[in-house]
Amino acid sequence: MGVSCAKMMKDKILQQSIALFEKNGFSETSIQDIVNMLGVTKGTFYYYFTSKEQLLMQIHLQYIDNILEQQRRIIDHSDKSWKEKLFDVVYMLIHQIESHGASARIFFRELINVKGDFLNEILAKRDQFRFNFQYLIEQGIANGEFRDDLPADMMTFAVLGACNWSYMWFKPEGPVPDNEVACIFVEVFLNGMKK
Amino acid sequence: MGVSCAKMMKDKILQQSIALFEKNGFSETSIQDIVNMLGVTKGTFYYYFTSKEQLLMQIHLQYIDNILEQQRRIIDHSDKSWKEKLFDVVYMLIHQIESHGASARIFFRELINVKGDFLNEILAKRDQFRFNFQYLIEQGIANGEFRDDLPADMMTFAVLGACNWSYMWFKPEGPVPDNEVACIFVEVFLNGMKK
Amino acid sequence: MGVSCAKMMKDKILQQSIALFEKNGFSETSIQDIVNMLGVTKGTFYYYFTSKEQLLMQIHLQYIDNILEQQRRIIDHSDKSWKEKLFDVVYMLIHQIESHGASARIFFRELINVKGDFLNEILAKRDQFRFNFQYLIEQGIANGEFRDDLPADMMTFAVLGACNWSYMWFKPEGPVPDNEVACIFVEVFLNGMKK
Amino acid sequence: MGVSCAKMMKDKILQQSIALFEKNGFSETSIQDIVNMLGVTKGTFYYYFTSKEQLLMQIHLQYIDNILEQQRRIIDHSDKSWKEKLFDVVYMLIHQIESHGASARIFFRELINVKGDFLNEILAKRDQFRFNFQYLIEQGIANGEFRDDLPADMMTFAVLGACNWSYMWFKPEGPVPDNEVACIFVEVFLNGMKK
DNA sequence: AATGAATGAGATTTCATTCAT
DNA sequence: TATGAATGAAATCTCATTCAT
Repeated sequence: MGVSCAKMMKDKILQQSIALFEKNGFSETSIQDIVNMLGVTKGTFYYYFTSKEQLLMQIHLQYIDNILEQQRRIIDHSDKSWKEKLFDVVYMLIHQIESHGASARIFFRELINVKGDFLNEILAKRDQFRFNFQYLIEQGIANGEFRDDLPADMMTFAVLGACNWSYMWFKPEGPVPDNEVACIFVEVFLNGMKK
Repeated sequence: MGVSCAKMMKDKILQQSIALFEKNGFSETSIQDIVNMLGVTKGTFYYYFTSKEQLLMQIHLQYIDNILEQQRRIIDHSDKSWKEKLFDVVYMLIHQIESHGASARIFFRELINVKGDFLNEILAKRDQFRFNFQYLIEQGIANGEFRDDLPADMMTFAVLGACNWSYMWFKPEGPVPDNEVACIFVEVFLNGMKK
Repeated sequence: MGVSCAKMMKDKILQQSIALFEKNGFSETSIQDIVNMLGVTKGTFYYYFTSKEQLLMQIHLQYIDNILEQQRRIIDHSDKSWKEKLFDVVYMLIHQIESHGASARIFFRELINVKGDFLNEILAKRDQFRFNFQYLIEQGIANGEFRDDLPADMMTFAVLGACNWSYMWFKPEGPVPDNEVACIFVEVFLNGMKK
Repeated sequence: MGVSCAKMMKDKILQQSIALFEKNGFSETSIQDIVNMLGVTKGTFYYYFTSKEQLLMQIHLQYIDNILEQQRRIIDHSDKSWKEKLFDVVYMLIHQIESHGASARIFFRELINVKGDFLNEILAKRDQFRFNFQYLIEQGIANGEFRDDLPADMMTFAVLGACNWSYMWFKPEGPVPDNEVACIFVEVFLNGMKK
């Protein structure tokens, strides 16, 4: 068995937890539910995780760290315009929901169940993501690509809100693929819906 | 005592529940927590509500029925343009979050805890709200007020997402009041952020 | 059923717990064990007590408060000599073991399971009991009834140790009754075993 | 590695267990706690000990066998008076608490956690120790060194109780060293506290 | 209209122990 | 000689709910 086996079980628990948390909610999912699905015992769960909360924390961290890193790479890209970077971030967010929908829905829904220091860490990173987004828009304004008569923080809330909310309705098997959604959204954000 | 007293107690329970559900989450709030705050006993709770779920359902229903009704009135208004109606709905949504923030946050966060037939009823009404919104946009397109080169459902998701998401950040005591947020949002959605 | 019934159940739980804690030890006794004996459910236990620890605490407090109070009365008695008071306290301690043996054995054995603030409160009272005892001996010394060439604290430890230790062997159904034990002990401690 | 290393590990486990059992109590100490402190795994524990109970048993046995052996040597000493032997046993008991305090406190506190045949073996030896002590006193009585108007068993309980109880308060770093405590105790036991 | 007592099912977590390697 | 993975039983505690009064 060895190392790969250890990683395998821990990972299986993580995946199963994500699936169940998404389907039934964090609070409604018991450790028993999780281990039953895997045919192991509760002891096994606690061999790999110190608590149910820590597991949730890990899911949150994985998600936010991932999109933060991608966002950083996009913003730091030297050859692109700020409009192009806006598109890249929007697409990245929606693509994340298409490729990691279950984690996404946990990330957007189950924040309330993260407590204490864990919560502060997550909140700080979520804020960081928003600040980076706002920085992108501010740069576009300074650059003359975006309008300068609207507050950057409100524009940020509008765009981010539209993207994040898609965790509620976007389905990979739906009629419109992620990149098309991103195109339409960015078209609306940049040029508006008015004829 | 009589009828008015009964209504008062039922209402006090409802208000207290909303406050606690918002603060700690539905699953994390026990009936004991609620009645403790009011200085009554659990029996009293069950005299007025048949279950914890039914109470949550009531909160959801109250919220969705309210905004559905307001939406209907706005759309049915004969003298306004579709752009004006768009603004009115956006403003109504954000104003609802400013005036009923706790209920709003429960409405947007705790859908997962609504089960069975209750869930279907709520989902149907949420869909109805979205369809009405999409109808508004489709009318604006037909009317020539909105672009006809983008799918109405996607535009709906974008605008609704931005509005709904504000439950996550909008604070009545914040620097930007609800009507101003609505103005900025509508400006972005109608005319875009591009210079 | 009313008030008397409430008191009855709480008291039944307390008595049953004392019996089981004595027999099997605090840590080895589960809430399940306790309620099984009474034919009720765990919920009932937690209706009356907030935790297993709090219950243990209550047993400790009851014991120490009781003997502290009796000690106070004996020491404050105006018409008796310090030698007589010494006897009275010794007898009181042994009599307590004879009449409340189970509580006594929990009190002397299970201190390790009292934690946090509870522990500090209990320790303070146990110290108080010892200090009062030492005061009694110091008064007897000052008064010329006891020797002044031995430290009062060590004499206190000796007498108290002999008394307390009897929780290990004294049995009400044994051959020597509590008052006789007290007489012999005091005779040894006052006049010694030397011929 | 080899044999000496094995002995070392077994001994390290024993010492660490004694330290933790004393500090937190037997039931409150887990095997995990013990092996964590040593940086090894639970398997290692079970290589050297068959169960947690057996380990406790070993601690008890070691203690009682040790004092039984010393007691035997003292009593069998031909050139000393019974009064001197009384002192030697008292001193030995208190010295044991000063030099092996942790084991002593486990020995006096955790008897309840010894079960079955183990318990019978320990109880038999504890009784043996008391009988030997009583024999010492009876010899002193027969010899005319001790009073013959008090029952030997009760005198035994008094003296042993005072000595054993010192596990509760004696500290090696305290103001009175073990031999001085023994002197004072024996002085009280022999000549009494009366002026 | 409201209470207080009780239930029963289930939640999280702990832990001594086993065993293949 | 020691490890790492896993078990399974049990422990403490929670909580929505019921019901006689």
